[in-house]
Amino acid sequence: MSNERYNIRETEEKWRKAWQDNKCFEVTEDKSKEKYYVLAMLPYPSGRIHVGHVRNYALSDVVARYRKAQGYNVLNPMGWDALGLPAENAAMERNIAPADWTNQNIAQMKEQLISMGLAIDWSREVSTCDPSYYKHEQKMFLDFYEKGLAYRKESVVNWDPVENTVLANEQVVDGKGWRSGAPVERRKLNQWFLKITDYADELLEEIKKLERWPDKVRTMQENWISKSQGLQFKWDIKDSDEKIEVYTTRPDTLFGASFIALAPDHPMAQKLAAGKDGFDDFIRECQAGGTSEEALAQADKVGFDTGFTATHPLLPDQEIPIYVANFILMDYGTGAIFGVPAHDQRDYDFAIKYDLPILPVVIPEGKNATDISDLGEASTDTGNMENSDFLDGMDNETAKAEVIKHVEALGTGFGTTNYRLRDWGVSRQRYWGCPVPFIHCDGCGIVPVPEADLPVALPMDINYDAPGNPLDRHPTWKNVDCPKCGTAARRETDTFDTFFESSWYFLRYLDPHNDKEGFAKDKADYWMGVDQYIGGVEHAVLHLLYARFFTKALRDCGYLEQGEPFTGLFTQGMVTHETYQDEKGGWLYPNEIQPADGGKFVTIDGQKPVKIGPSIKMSKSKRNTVDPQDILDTYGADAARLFILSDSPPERDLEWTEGGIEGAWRYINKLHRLISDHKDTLTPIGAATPTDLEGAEKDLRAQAHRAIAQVGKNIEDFHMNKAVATIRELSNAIGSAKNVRPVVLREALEALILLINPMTPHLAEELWHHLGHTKMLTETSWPVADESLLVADTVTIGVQVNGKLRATITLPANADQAIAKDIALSDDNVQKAVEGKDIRKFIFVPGRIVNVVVG
RNA sequence: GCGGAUGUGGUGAAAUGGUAGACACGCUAGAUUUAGGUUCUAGUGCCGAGAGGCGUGGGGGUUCAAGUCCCUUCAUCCGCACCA
Repeated sequence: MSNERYNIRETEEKWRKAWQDNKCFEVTEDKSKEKYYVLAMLPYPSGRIHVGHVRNYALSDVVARYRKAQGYNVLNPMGWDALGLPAENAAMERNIAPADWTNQNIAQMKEQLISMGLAIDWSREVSTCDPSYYKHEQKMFLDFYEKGLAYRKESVVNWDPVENTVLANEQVVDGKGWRSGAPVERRKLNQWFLKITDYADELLEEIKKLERWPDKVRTMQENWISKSQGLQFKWDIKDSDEKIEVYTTRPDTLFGASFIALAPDHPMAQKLAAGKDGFDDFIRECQAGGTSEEALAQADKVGFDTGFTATHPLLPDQEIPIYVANFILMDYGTGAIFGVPAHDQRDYDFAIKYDLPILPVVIPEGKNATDISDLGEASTDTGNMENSDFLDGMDNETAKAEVIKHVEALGTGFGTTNYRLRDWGVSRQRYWGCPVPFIHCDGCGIVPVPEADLPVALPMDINYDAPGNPLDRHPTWKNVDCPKCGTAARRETDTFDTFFESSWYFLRYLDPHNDKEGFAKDKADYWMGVDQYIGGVEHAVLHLLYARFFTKALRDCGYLEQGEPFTGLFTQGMVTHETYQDEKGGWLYPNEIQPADGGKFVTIDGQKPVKIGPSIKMSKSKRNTVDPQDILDTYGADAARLFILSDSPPERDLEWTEGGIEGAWRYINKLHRLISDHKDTLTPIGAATPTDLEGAEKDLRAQAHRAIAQVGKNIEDFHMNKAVATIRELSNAIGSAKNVRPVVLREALEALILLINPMTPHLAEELWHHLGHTKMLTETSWPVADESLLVADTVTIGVQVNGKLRATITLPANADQAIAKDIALSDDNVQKAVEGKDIRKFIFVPGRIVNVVVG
């Protein structure tokens, strides 16, 4: 047994240097090779990497190294999502400039990422806070403006009172700011918008074709866009010249309408009800109450009767009352509906409360109108029309089309499509963001900054003495002459939502040093789309939807051909850890506790009892975090990577345990010993393995080739935990192999090293070197399994009697049913089970099972 | 409420309808070395002395055969949520 120790730190350092010195991962466009673009979601430079980063980048690195070994031209870049609010908070708390804070963090985190040994082309590093980066997105925004995809309008916005800025709809969660958690207020402001709704249909259609995306994410985006088809039309108000426009997806139920309802903030509500008794109180009531979506959904349906009535468009004699109702949303459809109590639960509740008629018009097969009336709730089933004039007898789908046809003929409405998706509001009243490249001139209005004047760079001399946007109160930055008329004008002081930067960074990686344009078209056409994108599922609708839209918008502005940025997407699970609390319920860090007698834990400081809680997502507030740097320093990058890849399937949550990382560390050392034990006795490189192997030699060689076939498949399926298990099986087999000649051992050991290389690249390079190779693994091809070795000549299968396992037998691989029957029935245990009974059926599935059915 | 996912040993997990628990963590016993960690060997789903029986959240079904397919039910997690 060798005593040679594996010096992890030195060895890992050595190989990282070798990769860097040889520029192993720097790539250029090479049309002779098939390209493969691996992309990990770029980190926000918060200060230090966390375990989630390690998981993300370990996964992308396995893919990158595997694809490179397979001969692809692999691009695996990295950058920094460097603009955003935390830098400003740090500036306020610690009196440090946002730029300085950010750049320090980047330097530190880059060092940490490098220490993970990632196969990254660092020459393409991008930082989004660099004016040389955001210069190009200012140009893109001007192009969008030119094309009508960017516009400015006054609108009611979601205002986060803590962050003092506007939030997009996607950034409001349960009525609260997604970061601050503060209840969102409604304010009217002039805002910049991007016309993502122009792409609603394409975004919806094309997500269906993204087969290498998780279904979950596709469903979430579909629901977010949420397309519906219906009829938009006007109702006349009796004794008034005004009309009310409504939207419905159920035009078939028009003859069942028994009221009209307006959203409380509908302009017509004011017109019809202003000054009426109790109206102001009613509106106030609507605005009060819970703000969360759930609270709203469960709130009672209440309404205010305006006293006006509307004339049924298809029944001139019929009039129905007009209410203002709390459950109508102003920002969906037209902010007004006609209520059909028999076929909509909300309308039903409302009708019960205000004693309005409930008239069934759609009668499901096998039922009659009375059944529906007696239901006690709304019926949403399909069926045939009744009580509906000329529609009677039609099925309700046909009736939908008929009603639309009729209304269109009357000229009071039209069939239309509606989306839940709203335009993307991109204005933020913050300093540390990309300035919106526009100028406000009293004479000329909104004027784009001329391209030659880009970038509009952020001023560095700012202060945080007062609340609000430092750009707004900067003494000079704002003041600029109008590019059109030359008179004094003011810069736009809003900056972009930081999702703007992350919507195109994957394109900047393709041409990061291009000063003239964001990226050259031919480079984008070569590399796009991203073959494998990897990141957290929390971006399912925000970033991933914006980036898809942005790419399409750029395509339509002529920037590139590709309209979908990410061909393949993998979303990883979270990293969790146990939680620890002291006697008083205070949270403790994992490194503040130690084991004590009886399997209990106590605090290191004071030996007080510790309560162990469930493993939940790592968070600073619960203190259940581990610093990956400690892990990297103690166990090395390979052990950290190996553990994180081997423990759980990557899409599932990963429970971080001390024991787990130690196990990985021991395995690294074990592999090193395994090679050390053999390296001096092996045959030279390249010696051909004899083909007439028998027994243990044959078995070992077969296992190595099965592992080759298996691991590649596992990696492609993102089953990294299974890939590691297969590798460990192979190393166990090599470790316990007896009577195997060096030439056979070498082949197995080399396979082992090649297979584990994507997971533990430092160790693999070292071991490869130990075996005498001088060419690095970064330049070595992925092994190819010999198909002829994958088939064994004997198989061991189970023998069941009436479905219960009674024995296992070994058969020649090509055994037929007769032979199998012979061998199976001669087994003692099988005989015992079969004895004295008739064999009714004998089932033999070659290579799988024997089942003897007796009775 | 709607949509989706998950449920298997003490733990993380494997299993094209065909020997359930691969590979690990942990644990038990022994050996070696050591101050200890380490390393090696054997064992380890549950019940049972054993033969054997029982086992994939619960209940039902299809099948020669079900963790896997179908129906039903429960639990947990995630997303969306008065979208007309």
